[in-house]
Amino acid sequence: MIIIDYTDRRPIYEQIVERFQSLVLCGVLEKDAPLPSVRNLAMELSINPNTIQRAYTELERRGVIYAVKGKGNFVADMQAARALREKEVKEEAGRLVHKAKEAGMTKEELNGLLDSLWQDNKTGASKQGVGGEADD
Amino acid sequence: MIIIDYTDRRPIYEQIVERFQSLVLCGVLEKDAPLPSVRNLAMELSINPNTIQRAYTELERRGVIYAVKGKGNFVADMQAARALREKEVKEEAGRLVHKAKEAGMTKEELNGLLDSLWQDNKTGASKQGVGGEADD
DNA sequence: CCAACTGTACTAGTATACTTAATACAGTTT
DNA sequence: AAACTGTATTAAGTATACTAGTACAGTTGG
Repeated sequence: MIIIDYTDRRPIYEQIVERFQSLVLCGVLEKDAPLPSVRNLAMELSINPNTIQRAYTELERRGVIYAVKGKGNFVADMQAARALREKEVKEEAGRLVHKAKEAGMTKEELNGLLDSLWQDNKTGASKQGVGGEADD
Repeated sequence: MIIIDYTDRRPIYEQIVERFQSLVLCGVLEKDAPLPSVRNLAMELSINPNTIQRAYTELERRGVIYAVKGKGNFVADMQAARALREKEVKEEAGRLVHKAKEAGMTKEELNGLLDSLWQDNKTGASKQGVGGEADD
């Protein structure tokens, strides 16, 4: 369910946050579904429980999950996660437009690019992974 | 010409790289124009020359500038920088489409968002008249 | 030639963020 | 009470960004 990409420059806890947020948005994890316990997931991923805890704390801060002491962490209402994603989309879109202009692209070219990407990229697909494995 | 944002989480050298790349793309810095010397810019920004050197090395790797030992660093052909930007745009657009779908947005909503951002976000990169798109 | 400028390379130290580790405490369930 | 759950704290290891100092190499102009 959760895969850590060690070639990713982003910290582990951030990858976990992103991944769970995606799983909630895709509907894989439904409302009130329990997340793996901090210690369990840490063992499964062979990382420290503190790192998981940090990710869960951030997810709770974002409203994607809620925690109940003694019971576990559970998926919150999807709307919170969806709203966050929409905010992220707006921020990223701003940067994208800026860069596209610097690259000398026209509005039509950008629209065309987005259009073709919209076809390729299937929403619920497991293509979420950053893809590409690298070894060292 | 160069401003460091210490509230930015990205490292200084990366900001410098991004800034110079933008200046080249915007046409502010023309081909073969000299960049500030490593020591000069370091003094001006009150940071270490090594940090500037690191930024310049990265810019050279990207093909945005070229270095001549004993003389200085100079702006390379804009095409290289522009091609790189276009590649970046494609990568970012891919991530954007994915997130937009997760946020439950439709293709039309994303197009509309990009469209409105295109108006707001002015960039001096319009060297040759790409203009002509219909706006009202 | 030589001083003063340029880029380049290298080592060492510091600061911060990420991660691990161990421990302790609090609440739930059986 | 035992075995789970979340939560908090402190310490230590590691990687990266940055600073600092030094040294070397090439260019330029007096």
